[in-house]
Amino acid sequence: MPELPDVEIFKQYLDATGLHQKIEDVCIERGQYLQDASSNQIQTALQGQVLQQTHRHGKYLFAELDHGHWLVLHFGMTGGLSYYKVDGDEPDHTRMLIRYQNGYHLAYISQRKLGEIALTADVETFVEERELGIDALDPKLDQAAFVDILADSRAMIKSALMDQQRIAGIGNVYADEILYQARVHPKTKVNELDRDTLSRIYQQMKAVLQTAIECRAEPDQLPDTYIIPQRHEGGICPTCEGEVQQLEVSGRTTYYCPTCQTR
DNA sequence: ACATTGACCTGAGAGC
DNA sequence: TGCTCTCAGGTCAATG
Repeated sequence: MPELPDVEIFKQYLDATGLHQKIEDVCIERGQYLQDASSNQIQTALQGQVLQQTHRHGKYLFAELDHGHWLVLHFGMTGGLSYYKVDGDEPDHTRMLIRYQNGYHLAYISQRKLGEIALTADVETFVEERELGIDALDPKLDQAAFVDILADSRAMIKSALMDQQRIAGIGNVYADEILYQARVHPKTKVNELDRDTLSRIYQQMKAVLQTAIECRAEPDQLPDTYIIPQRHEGGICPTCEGEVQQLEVSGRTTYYCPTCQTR
């Protein structure tokens, strides 16, 4: 679930709930999603602090602490945040629990532990270290920059869109939607795309991600011209009403319409 | 440079 | 009800 639009919603959620109040203590389950940081380090870094502001880059969410360092959250394939009051109401698969002085709690949930909790002194440095590309919704990513990033790639367009080192934020589901809206077959090689088609993909990338955020990243709120709600056996293409097909692109299940999305 | 595969880790849902 | 199997929207490393 957590691709760019989902993480943007988590950011908005955190902005509306867990900022500007003192953290009393933090409880972290051990696990390798901690990567290089230890749970003690994170506990120490958070205790007594106030989350000041948030930032999102691709699928990563950052929250700035008083001392200027940032808490980094990534949600892997499953996960989210939950802010609640009553002790003991923590959701299943809570891996980190922040307890605020006002009695509320913020839970970081990651069922499969494929997410990541980390600390960084600086967002830019973190982004560089991870070699993340520009955020898909960054205004600086205009059409020329987009074409430039994809230029001379021989990869399949879907793989290229999902490559976080080129552009950060697009995952399996939204890559399918973008290509569906742009009417491009997911296996088309990037260097076989003409300028018009690339332009269409660019426009749809921006439009799909914006729209998904406006719909709060909830599949059932998406426009009925979208293929996302149809990604299942027997799904129907909203355009031609043919049956949606499944294939595999770089190991990921891909849904597309063979009639509307030709090479 | 790119595709493919498997590993990471866990649990929901399907099928029996 | 309970067991087993398959699958999942992410990322990384090894291999061809």
